[in-house]
Amino acid sequence: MARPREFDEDRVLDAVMETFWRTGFEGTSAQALVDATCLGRGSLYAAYASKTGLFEQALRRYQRRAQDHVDQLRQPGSPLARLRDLMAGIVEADLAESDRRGCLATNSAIEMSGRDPGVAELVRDNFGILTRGIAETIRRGQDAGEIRATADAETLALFVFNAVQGLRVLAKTTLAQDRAKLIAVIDQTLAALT
Amino acid sequence: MARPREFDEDRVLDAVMETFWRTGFEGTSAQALVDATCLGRGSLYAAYASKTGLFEQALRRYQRRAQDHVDQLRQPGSPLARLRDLMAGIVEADLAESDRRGCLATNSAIEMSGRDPGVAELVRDNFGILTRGIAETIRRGQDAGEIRATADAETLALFVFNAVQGLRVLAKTTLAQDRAKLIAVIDQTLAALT
DNA sequence: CTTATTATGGAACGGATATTCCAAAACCAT
DNA sequence: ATGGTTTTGGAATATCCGTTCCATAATAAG
Repeated sequence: MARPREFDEDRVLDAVMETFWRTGFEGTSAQALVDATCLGRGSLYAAYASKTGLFEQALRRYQRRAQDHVDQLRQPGSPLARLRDLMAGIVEADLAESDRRGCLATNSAIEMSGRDPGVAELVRDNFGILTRGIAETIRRGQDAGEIRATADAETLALFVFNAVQGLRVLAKTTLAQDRAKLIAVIDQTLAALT
Repeated sequence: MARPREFDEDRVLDAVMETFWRTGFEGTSAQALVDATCLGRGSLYAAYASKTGLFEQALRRYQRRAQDHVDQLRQPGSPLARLRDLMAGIVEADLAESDRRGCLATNSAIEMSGRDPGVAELVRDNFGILTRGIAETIRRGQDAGEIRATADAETLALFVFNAVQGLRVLAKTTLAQDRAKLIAVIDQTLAALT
């Protein structure tokens, strides 16, 4: 090791992640990544090999967001209320963004996972993190008698996670004024757990 | 009108639709469209003005698929069974495709609707067609006493449609061997209607 | 048949694409 | 300080992008 990196790897990957998040993989050019990171092309390619490598690293970094959601679920209070806060927060955030970037994992599932197995696996990991977090919360709710035990927590968790992914899609085309319709979907989903 | 088109417009738009469906908007090149349609570049651009115009026409043509789903829902039999057949058929088809192309409207919602209002509206139209069909089916189920009337049909329809969109996302990364997990999501979704 | 109009398909366009290369600079270990 | 090694950033490369252009062919109307 004869010379250390001058750039902050976290800062660079954050910039890369933001760019892919906003404009997708195919919609993002190498030039856009250079502009976003303020690095030279050479540095970028020496460190990450290719646009695909850059994308996978950025997606890996995105897992942190899934973990943040799990942490949010673990906060004190009723499990059902935690699930509601999570889902409502996601809808709120998705509708607030002017560019409707949504969720990078969802976007990657749609755009990339059919053609890049590596991306598909990263997306599966990401989905797994949140789904396991939801299952844990549901188990808590079942223990407290707040959520029915007529189905196991894993099954119910995938049902809830599936609804979250649906909301991510619907939020892309739902007008902010129709926010209430998405909230109603959340209500129906959570009511199905009791 | 001094010379008629030599090509079959439906056949050309089908080829264009297939191509965008498989590889997305950004992932599809003008060359790929030329190859798929067997038309010259000039003819293609004279008829459809631009890649965006081509995409919008293809997406318009895709509405027919949504209508097919509605027709499927209208076939005789129990409303709940019709909903199950529709959802199970979608999961089956999505998992069977080796390239995991999924649903063109869903894909377009994710990739395009944030940046192209015209596409967003077409996607909204597409979503509306199926959601209204589902609402109609749910109303039938409510009349037959098969589906609860504690929420209006439109609310329940959006809840079901939301689950369908979730399945479309999950199917992108779900291994064929885990098909049962998606079927369980369908079960939970339909059970919530009773 | 002639004329006006349109379709056709491929060549041509400028600019963008992902990636590679390289000389110069910066650092660490000796 | 010196030698060895790595980073750096920008120039260079060949290819591909979406789009336009145009000579030719084909038709419809007169």
